[in-house]
Amino acid sequence: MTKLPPKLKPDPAPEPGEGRSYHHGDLRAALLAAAEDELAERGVEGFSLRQVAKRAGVSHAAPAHHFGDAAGLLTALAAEGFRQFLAAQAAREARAAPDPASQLVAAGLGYVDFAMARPALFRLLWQSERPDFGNADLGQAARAAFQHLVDQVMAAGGRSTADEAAVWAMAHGLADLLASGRLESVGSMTGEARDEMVAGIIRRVLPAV
Amino acid sequence: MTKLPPKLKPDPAPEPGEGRSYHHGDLRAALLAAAEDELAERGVEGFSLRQVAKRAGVSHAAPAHHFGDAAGLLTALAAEGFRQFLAAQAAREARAAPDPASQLVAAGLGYVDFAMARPALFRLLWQSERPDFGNADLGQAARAAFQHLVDQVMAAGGRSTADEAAVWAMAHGLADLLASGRLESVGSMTGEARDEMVAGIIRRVLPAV
DNA sequence: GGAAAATCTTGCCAGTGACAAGATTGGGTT
DNA sequence: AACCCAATCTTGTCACTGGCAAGATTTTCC
Repeated sequence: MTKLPPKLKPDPAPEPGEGRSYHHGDLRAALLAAAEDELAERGVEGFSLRQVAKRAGVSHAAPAHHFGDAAGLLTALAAEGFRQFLAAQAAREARAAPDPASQLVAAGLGYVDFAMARPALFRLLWQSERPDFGNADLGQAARAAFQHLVDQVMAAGGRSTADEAAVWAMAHGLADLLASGRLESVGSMTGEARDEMVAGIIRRVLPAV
Repeated sequence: MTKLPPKLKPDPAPEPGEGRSYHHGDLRAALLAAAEDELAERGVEGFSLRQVAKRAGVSHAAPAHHFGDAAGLLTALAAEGFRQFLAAQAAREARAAPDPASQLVAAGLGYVDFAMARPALFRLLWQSERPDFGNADLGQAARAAFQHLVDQVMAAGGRSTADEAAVWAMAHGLADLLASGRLESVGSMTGEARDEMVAGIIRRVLPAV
């Protein structure tokens, strides 16, 4: 399993009433990090803007200046998340054989990697309606992220809409079931074994070249 | 596309302060129906218990007696939803050829049918953490629903965990991407064309017998 | 007919998101 | 160096939400 960037920021140590001055310095990044932690602990549906502010050690209204409202924060977090989602695919590809089929399987493995390593963020990206997907930055990051997999299908000899849909749906279905912990027969595997299982399943739907 | 049971109840006409007496008569069912409507209009994340009560024409505390709390209502709704989800698969199977492969494809089509016909409910079943999946009734209904597809895989000649996972992930991935409106190339198709596309994709991962 | 249980309402409290107004700070201008 | 202004953050408030408690109304059961 590829090592993924663990956090947006390496925990700036909140320390409630500590030596921090009136101005935070980098509150925007601190809030994004706190938001992801909150997401991991309470889930998307238990997400609370005030709780994020408390975790970052600022007042409940502080986030508004940087993100407008809760949707704004989640939109920014989701955009960053999609970029890291894409990076997870790229990380797998870098370590895979250069032929198109191997690259496609690697992208799929990265897709699943991300879902299992950061399930809360994955759920924000794919299962939430709170981020504003009409936002330009988020929309671009999202399209780039899943378009990449589709592009790989064509590079690997795909010719039809069905080829694209099959590979994407397979990777996404595996990732989604694994992130939500329902596909126990695969989710309980570790390391190489799981990689082989996932790769083998993805290879089933590779376009015949 | 198979016709699905449209509602839990055929809209009992809320009528706020109407001729209804102190006791409602069948408030439990009315609340479940109102909850699904709310879900469809506001999404799982915008779901409000008080809004459901208002829609059903009762006070904000009335649901508590029947469902305990919001999670209780969503748990009951999800259990009912899984049963109808299973029914959607059965409906497709009833109209398909009797050979195991055709039955398996039909189950997958039913899986997708449900996701597209009632996306809000589908999201409650698969993308929400608010229902109590530890609840006995819900757990049983959920297991029965997706175990059915897995059973079909074995009946169609599947032999391994990989066979099961592949078919389930494919059906689920298609359903999830279609329910959330991201797989536009397939989602924009109608009737027969979409059925053929979905069936063709599912057939790709059928276990080789 | 009367007590007990079930059903529904009103009232309340803590937590939440959004907004407004004020306090504090840093940067830029002269 | 003095000053102003914009950015940043805080406090206070309002409407809404979920959950609990207490009371009102109706049905059921003996």
